[in-house]
Amino acid sequence: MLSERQRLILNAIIDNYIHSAEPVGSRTISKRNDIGFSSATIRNEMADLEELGYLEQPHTSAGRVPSTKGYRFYVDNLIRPEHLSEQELNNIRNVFAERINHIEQVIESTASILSQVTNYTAIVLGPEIFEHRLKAIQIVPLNEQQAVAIIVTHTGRVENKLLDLPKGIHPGEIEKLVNILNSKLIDVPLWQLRQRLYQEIAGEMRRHVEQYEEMLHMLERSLNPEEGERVFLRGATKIMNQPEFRDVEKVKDILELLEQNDQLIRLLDVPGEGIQVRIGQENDMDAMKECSIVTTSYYLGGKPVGVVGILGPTRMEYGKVISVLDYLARGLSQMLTKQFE
Amino acid sequence: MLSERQRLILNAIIDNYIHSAEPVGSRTISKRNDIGFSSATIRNEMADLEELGYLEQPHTSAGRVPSTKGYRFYVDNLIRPEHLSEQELNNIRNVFAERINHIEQVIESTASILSQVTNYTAIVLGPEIFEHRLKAIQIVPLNEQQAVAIIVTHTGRVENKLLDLPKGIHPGEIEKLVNILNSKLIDVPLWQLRQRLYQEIAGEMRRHVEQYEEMLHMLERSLNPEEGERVFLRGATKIMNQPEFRDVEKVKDILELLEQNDQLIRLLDVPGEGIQVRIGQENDMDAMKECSIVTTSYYLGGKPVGVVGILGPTRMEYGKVISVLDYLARGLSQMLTKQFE
DNA sequence: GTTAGCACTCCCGACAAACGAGTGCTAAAC
DNA sequence: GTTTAGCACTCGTTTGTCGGGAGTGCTAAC
Repeated sequence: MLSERQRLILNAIIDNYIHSAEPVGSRTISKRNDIGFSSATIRNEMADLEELGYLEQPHTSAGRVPSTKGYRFYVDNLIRPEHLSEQELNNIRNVFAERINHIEQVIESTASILSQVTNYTAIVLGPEIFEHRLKAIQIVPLNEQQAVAIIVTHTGRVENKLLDLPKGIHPGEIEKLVNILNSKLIDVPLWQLRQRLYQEIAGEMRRHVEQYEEMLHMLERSLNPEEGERVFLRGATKIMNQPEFRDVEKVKDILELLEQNDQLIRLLDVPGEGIQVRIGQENDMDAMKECSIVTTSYYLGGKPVGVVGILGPTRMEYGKVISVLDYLARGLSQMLTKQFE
Repeated sequence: MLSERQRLILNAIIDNYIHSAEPVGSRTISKRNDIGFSSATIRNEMADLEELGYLEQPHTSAGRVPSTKGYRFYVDNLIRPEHLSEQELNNIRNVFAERINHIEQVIESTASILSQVTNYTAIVLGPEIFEHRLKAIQIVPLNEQQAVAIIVTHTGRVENKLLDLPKGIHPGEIEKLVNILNSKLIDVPLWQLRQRLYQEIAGEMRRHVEQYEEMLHMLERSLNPEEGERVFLRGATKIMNQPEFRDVEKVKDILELLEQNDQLIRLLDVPGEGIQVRIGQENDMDAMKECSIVTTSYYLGGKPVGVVGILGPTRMEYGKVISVLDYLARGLSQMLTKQFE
C-alpha cells in the first residue's frame, strides 16, 4: 500500500512525464509548488517507488519514467476526470445537433471530433445491427440473371446484396415472394431472419411460389448476418506527433495494424461496462506495447450497440480522454435512443 | 537532343538508382555489362547530363541522382513496359473471377491487389454513378416523421437517404408518389433526375398527391447528386518501406494528406487518356514533391467511370507499375462492361 | 574520342573529451 | 526518526578531431 506522500509524488511524476515526455528528475518534482520536500527526500521516495515497480529508470543517471504498473495505479486511483472547456463541449454537442442523412454520418463525425479534441487516434465501431428490426424488404431485378435484395431496418439503415436469380424465373414469382416476406418478417430482429425463413416462410413459399427451392437457397445467402462491421478510423497519423514515435519503424507497425479492419475490431473488443483502459503491455498485440487504448460502449435503448475508443501513447492524457469519451458516448447513446426508440 | 550513348547512360543510371536508392557513381555504371566505356568517359557524359538538367548531385563528391526532368525523359522515352510474372497475372485475374455481392467489393479488391503486387500505395476512385440509370426507387416510412428513400441503379448499386416527412402525411400518398416516380423515371440517368422531377413529375404530382409542395421539396433534397465519391486507399503505409522516407516528418505530411478524401480525389484528378504519370515536383501539392503518381481510368461501356492510381516515391519502378495498372484497368473495364451493359 | 592517373572534395564513422542532468549515500540538522 | 545539504559518481549527449573511402574533375597520354 502506498503512503499518502508516495501517491502525491507518483501523481506528480506521471503528470509531469505526460506533458514533458522526458524522464522526470527529483529536482523537478521538489520545485513544484504542491510538493514541499527537498529533492533528496523525493529521491528516496523515488527509489522506493521504483523498487515497488511503479517507476522505471531508463539508465542510472536519468530521471524516472512511469511503468505500466505505475500508469495503472494512476488511472485507477489518482486521476480525477478533467472538465472540458466550453469550446470543446460545444464542438461535441454540434455533432449531435447536425442534420443527419445516415447514421453512419453521425458515427463518422463522432470519430472525427474525438480525434480532433483529444489529438489522438479515434476508432469507432459502427452500430451493431443484429438487434435492429426489419422494416421492409425488397428485391429489384436488374436483368434475367441478377437482382438486388434490399433490407431496411427500423433505424433507417439500408443493407443490400447482389443475388443470382434462378434460371427462367417469372417476375411475378419474385413479387409474390417479397409479399410473403414482408407480411411475415416485419419487426423481426435481423439475427432471427434466417431462422424464421425456415420456420415460417419455407412452408408458405412451397404453397405459392414456383421454383421455391432455388429461391429459398438464394434468400438464405442474402440474409447472411452482415459480414464485416463498419469501423471508422480518424486521425491515425496523430500518433506521429508524439516524441516517442519519431521512429519510422515503430510508427509503421502501428499504422499497419490500423490499416486492417479486423485488427481494429479486435482492438476495441474489450469486455466490461463503462470506461475501459488498457495500458501499454496490457495489450496483447506487439505493436501496441507502447500504446494505451481507452474505450467505452454506446447504447441504443439500453443495449450496447457499438464502441468508441481512443488510441494514444502510454503517456496519454488519461484524465482528459476519459472525460471526452464519457461525455461523447453518453451524448451518442442519447441521440440514437431518442431518434430510434 | 540526347545522343544514343547519353540515353543509354541515363537509362542505366536511373535503373540503378531505382533499385539501390543510392547516388550512382561512374564506376558502377562502367562496370555494367551493357556499357562498354570506362568510368572516365561516363564521368564526362554525366557532367553533360547534369548540365542539361537530367541529373543532380547531392554534393560534390557524391554520385548522381535523377532529376524530375531526368525521370520524365526516362518515362517518356526510355522504359519499355515490363512483363508480369505468371503469378502476378494470376493474382490479378483472380480478383475478377471472384463472386461479387457489390461493385464496391471489386473496387476494393482491385485496390488491395494493386498495392500488394506493386508494393506501393493504391488509390481507386469508385465508379462514378451519374451515368448509371435508375432501376427502381422506393420510399420506406420508418415512423411518422421519417422515411428512407432508396434508389437502385441498373448496375445494382443502392443509394439511400434519410428523409423528413411532411407533417401528417398519409402513407397512401407516399405510395402514390412512388408509383409516379417509378413509372416516369425508370432508365433515366441519375444526373437527369432532378431536372425530370420538375419537367415531368411536378405536374403529375399536383394532380394526384396531397401536400405536393412539401413532398416535392423533400424529394429534391434526396435526389441530390450523391455527394462524396467513394475512394479506396490501400497500403498507405507501404511508403515507409522506402529508404528515402525513413523520416517521420516527411511520412507524416504524406499520410496526413492521404487521410483526407478530398485530397485523394484531387490527387487522381488528372486530365488525359490512358496511363498518366506525374513525377515529383510536377505535383502541385507540397507533400507530394518527392512522390510520383501513376493513374489511368477504367471504363463502363466506353465511358470512363473511375480512376485507379499508384502512389510511390519518385524513385518508382515505373515500368512495372505501368504494366500492372494498364493490365488491371483493362480487366476491370472489361468486367464491368460485361456485367452491366 | 577515349582512358589512365591524380589531386581534390566531402561525407561518414570512430574515438575522445567535456558537459551536465541526475543519482545514491553519508552525515549533519531538525 | 525524518529531512536535507553536500558530494562523489554514473552515464548519455554533445562537440570536435581525424582518417578512410567513394566519387569527382581535370590533364595528359594513347
